[in-house]
Amino acid sequence: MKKRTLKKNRHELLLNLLDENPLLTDEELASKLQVSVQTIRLDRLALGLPELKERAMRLASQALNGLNPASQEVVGELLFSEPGSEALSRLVTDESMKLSRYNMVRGHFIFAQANSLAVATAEAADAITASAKVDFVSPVLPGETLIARALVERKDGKKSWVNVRTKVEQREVFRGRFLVIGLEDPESFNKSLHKLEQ
Amino acid sequence: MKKRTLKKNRHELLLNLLDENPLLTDEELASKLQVSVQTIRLDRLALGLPELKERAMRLASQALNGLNPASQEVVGELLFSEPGSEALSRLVTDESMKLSRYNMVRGHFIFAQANSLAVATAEAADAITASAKVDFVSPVLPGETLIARALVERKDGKKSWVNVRTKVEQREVFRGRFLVIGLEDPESFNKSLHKLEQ
DNA sequence: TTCATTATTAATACCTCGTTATAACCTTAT
DNA sequence: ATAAGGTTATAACGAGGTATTAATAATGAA
Repeated sequence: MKKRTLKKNRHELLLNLLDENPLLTDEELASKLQVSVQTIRLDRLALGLPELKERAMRLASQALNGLNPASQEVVGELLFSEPGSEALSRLVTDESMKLSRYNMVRGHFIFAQANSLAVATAEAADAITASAKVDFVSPVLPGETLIARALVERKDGKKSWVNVRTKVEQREVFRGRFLVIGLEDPESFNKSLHKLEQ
Repeated sequence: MKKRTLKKNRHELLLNLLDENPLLTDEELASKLQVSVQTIRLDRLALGLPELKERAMRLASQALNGLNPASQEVVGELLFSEPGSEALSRLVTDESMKLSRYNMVRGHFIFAQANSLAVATAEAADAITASAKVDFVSPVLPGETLIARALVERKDGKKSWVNVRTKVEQREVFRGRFLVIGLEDPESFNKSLHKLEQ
């Protein structure tokens, strides 16, 4: 009775550890779980978990294929855009975006989509968010497709107030109001930023 | 004369190839450039290009430290945490988090750190953000280290209001107020969510 | 209690994609 | 012809595995 449950527990712990950090070696896992490296290998075999190289390669190619929000200018896919007034984007969520213990998409992905869309809508491309008020209205399941619609509500010089509403089918899941500031050209802007350094 | 230019050309080609696809093995590179594997190694050495494993690991951990595969429960590193009252986290920013044309970190990384910290602070672990009001006070340069401090301001049943302030050194860069809702246990929660499907 | 099963650990050979070091070739410019 | 630069071959090694077989310990059922 004991060993069996220990094993099951360890399997869960293993999954959690790799969920948190997929770049751990078997050796590191073994020491964290206080078992031999061989046991970890058997566990990975039982759970169908690939080796470190595989995991690193998968993460890497995911990152390359733009699955990584960090690599995209607009998080999601821009469906329609009329800079200065309105834009639409689609984001297909997946398992990689979910909380570890709950079957729902993490809020910051939804925020990232809305935020980047707001920024893209306000100005041609060169703008940043100064502030935002957001509501996560309803949970989103991995696999659902988010459609975000941004509308520029008001504009005053470099400032734009943009409303974003995100839906899954008919269901509203997110509402946000962003204050977006247009930027000068990149060169002079980057120069002025360097004052912050040192 | 010839060999020199051939070499230079090959170096350029090599850089281009790896730029397009950093996950090519030396063998693949050798066959693409019609030279021996050893030559590729010498070229990588000359150009300071790391080996495949290294390249994969870098891409992978970039992806992780970004907000990609939702891997981390808290975006950044949890420095201190007293669930229910206060927590501190550190996020070292890097080039992968910046806007393409401006030398500054994208807002949603700052948001993600603050949001996940707010969630982690409100309850032991199981909570989500319902709404937030955020201000991006000052731009952040890639490479700067963000220290976010979350304070639970008020609590009423499952609801917690959490204030987060993020600084780089002494400079305040972000302020946010999050309404966080505690969740029931994962199983029953996930079950109730399934109603949303179909 | 005894025997069979399951879980864990160990030992061994082999693999991939590298590494370093050394030696052997080619061209080609002088 | 010969030195120099560029390329290739060969061998020994390392990290982090796979795959297999065997030994040992703990548990469950007869």
